[in-house]
Amino acid sequence: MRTFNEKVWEVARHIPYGKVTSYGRIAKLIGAPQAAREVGWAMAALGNQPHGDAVPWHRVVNGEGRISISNHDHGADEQRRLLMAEGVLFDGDNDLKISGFTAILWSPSPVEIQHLLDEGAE
DNA sequence: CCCGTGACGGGGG
DNA sequence: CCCCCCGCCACGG
Repeated sequence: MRTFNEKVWEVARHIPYGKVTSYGRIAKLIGAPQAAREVGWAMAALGNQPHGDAVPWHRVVNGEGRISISNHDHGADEQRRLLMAEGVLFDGDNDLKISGFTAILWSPSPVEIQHLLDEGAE
């Protein structure tokens, strides 16, 4: 629990099934409110991580509740598929905007986050 | 060292 | 709904 990326992954690892959050919200949770873009970079770097599959990257979307990953390699479709499998609904069949986004937002208590970052639970 | 590039976000038009 | 601009910051050329 030290580097920026490790903090991002540790927090993201705890997003509950069926819930979602945004890059910006994670940035704020780890005390780097201006680093939303870097959170996205951290998610992209998961592929090269040993236990990267333990992090539910698909539950992280942009602040408007819209999938913002590029779809040139069907990444967006994959994220949409994974979310729908958890009961997350979208505005339309071919839409990347989650319907009822604010209602399924993950809102961890500050205490919980503090604990995660301090203890570095694994 | 400068510069382009984003899985971002907020503000305006 | 769309588009643009700007601040942000790590990475790669």
